Amino acid sequence: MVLKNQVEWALHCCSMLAGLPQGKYLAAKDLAEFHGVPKEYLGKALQRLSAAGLVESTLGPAGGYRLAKPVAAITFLDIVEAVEGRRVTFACTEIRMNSPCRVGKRGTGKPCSIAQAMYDADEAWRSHLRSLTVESMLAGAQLPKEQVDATKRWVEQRLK
Amino acid sequence: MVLKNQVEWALHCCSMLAGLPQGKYLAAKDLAEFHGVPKEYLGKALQRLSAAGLVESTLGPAGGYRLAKPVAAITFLDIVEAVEGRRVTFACTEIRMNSPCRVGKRGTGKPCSIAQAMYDADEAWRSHLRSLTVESMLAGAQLPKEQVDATKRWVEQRLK
DNA sequence: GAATTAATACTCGGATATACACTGTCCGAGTTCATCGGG
DNA sequence: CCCGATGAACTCGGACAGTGTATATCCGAGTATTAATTC
Repeated sequence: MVLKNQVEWALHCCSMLAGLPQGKYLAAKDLAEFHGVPKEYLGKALQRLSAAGLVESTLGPAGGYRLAKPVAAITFLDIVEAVEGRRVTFACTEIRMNSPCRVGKRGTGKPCSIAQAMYDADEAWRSHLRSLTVESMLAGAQLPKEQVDATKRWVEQRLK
Repeated sequence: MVLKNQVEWALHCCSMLAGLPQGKYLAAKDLAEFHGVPKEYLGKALQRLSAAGLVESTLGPAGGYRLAKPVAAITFLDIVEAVEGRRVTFACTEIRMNSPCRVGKRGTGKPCSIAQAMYDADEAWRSHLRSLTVESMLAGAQLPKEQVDATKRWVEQRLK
């Protein structure tokens, strides 16, 4: 039960896109190079972000990605769900129904207390992720000024 | 990012073992039959519960499993971690270190703000699971009396 | 009838097989921009 | 100098391979109970 690597990549990419000058795009190739991850596989994650409406892309030589919403409007949960999917972390297979002692043939429609507990825990996890945004992500990052400036220069060379 | 089926099985099995008369054992074979799951694979889950000290077993013809602690002392988290493992749901691969703009060659030792956020969310999930016990599981189960009695009879026939 | 031995039933652990998801790569189609050539 | 044609760079989507995990099964070793045997 571990999230895919793409989730980590997507979060870091959103952090990077948040630092772009207004309206500019950064290519997937550059995002991949900067983070040292395979370009084409990172592309899959970016495509999912795009499908979820968190990021927008442009084709062509000056193409690339940029955030589609203000940084305060994109939550961690948005990004995680876009990449990882929306399936609940607990899959109830209703083994109650296999019991030789069950009374009816059909379920009650309500989840059993075990499934409900797991769903609640899942919701606690999602709720925490929902409370964090890309904005808070930037606020929490405490990098040395030297590195921030170097990154800014690196990005500016590749902006389209 | 979905928990294994064994987690669901293990939770239901603990619920069942909690209803046993004091000191009695119920065989894995019976637990598997009752829940309609493969006996040998369920055995793996029970072995993990046993290794975690949540359940104890006896060999031989009268062998089987029973809870090793009072129902109030076994949490959902205990069971989930016993079966699923203790790995955190977010695996940080430190892609910060791949950046061409990083200042030092070695990490700071502290997780970045993104990893920290994911760890906090993971802890929120675990914290919720930690607050629930087998005792609360039984209290929350609202089965028809008819089924409870039928199950009790079914179990008594197989007790050793 | 009591003690010892053999048989049985069960747990436990290891080895193995299969299905599926994750990871990663490759290629073609379509789109946009830059460049080049003709008027 | 302007306009259209050509080429280049990029995104997007699908197809495919390798790896690891989840799922499931099988078998042998060890142990406790039960049955059988012996005295």
